[in-house]
Amino acid sequence: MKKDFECTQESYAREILREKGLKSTVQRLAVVHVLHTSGKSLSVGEIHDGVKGILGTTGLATIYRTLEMFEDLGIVKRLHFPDGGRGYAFSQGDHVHHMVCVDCKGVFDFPECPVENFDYASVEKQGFIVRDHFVQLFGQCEKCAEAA
Amino acid sequence: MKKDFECTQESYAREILREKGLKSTVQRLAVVHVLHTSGKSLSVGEIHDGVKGILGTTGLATIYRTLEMFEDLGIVKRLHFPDGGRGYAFSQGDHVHHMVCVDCKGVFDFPECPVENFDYASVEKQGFIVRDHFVQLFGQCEKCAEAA
DNA sequence: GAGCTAATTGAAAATCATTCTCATTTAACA
DNA sequence: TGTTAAATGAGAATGATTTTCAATTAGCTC
Ligand SMILES: [Zn+2]
Ligand SMILES: [Zn+2]
Ligand SMILES: [Zn+2]
Ligand SMILES: [Zn+2]
Repeated sequence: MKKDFECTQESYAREILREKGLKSTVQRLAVVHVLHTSGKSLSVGEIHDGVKGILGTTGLATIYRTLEMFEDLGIVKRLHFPDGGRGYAFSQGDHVHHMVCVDCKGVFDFPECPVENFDYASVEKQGFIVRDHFVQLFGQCEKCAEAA
Repeated sequence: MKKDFECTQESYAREILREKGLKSTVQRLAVVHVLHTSGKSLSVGEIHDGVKGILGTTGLATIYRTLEMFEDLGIVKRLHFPDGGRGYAFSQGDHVHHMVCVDCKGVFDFPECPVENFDYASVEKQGFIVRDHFVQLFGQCEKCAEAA
């Protein structure tokens, strides 16, 4: 099936998939598209709905499989909401963090890394080796703050 | 039932519960005890097991209810593991963050806040109002780093 | 200490999210 | 166009979490 949309993210995903010997299926590309156009983080269900809107019937298991794979490939980032819900946001492999609006659940990127200049000395003194970090800000987006 | 243990965390929890007009049940105090003595974050199941070790049969639903309540009261902190698993660590209401060992899942506190000096200007420029933050470091604890 | 009452608990059922299985389909490549 | 391994869909299975409701209990009063 040929697709009638094409965005930077899509070519990027295609490329990575090819590199890894993985197939660029319509389902996978649709996930990229949905995520890219939404401008907010999406739950698995929302992504599923979005993909169904493009392709018609699509298995939920495929969505799960795709998102897990994309996360491994660095294409998407998995987010955790305070309520434990799972969210995914597109990430072009850059080091970005996210702020999450607790009202609308919208996700907004910010490219600076808040822990970049943090001195790990005290942490390392405990013998801990830091390999990764997870930073997420919570608050209200412009719209929701106005509405409140 | 009278309890034969008593720790700072327990009195602290009792106090908060009383303040809020909530009951200090043996189940709730046992959760505090288990969390406090473990020295690492625990999954709901582990907490359940720990409580059963103290009280004998205890309903899992009670554990869930207690942990949710404790989180609202600021007594415990909920953590998210990369695999989506839920963890809880005791938190004396202070502002602490956690580092999580990806091998043993142990959780270690560190009292400094890595985002404390972060300049939110760029974030605020987007109209976002920051209310809270979630920071968690991932890596290896001393023991696991040696074992590897 | 006994009695009262609302809060809490336990057990099981219900719900919800996620993963697995396997027969069928498809993308990639020759 | 044919071949083949990879991927999908549908539904079953699993697992985690929440709900329900009758029975129990903590905290208070006397
Ligand atoms: Zn919002
Ligand atoms: Zn960072
Ligand atoms: Zn460890
Ligand atoms: Zn902090």
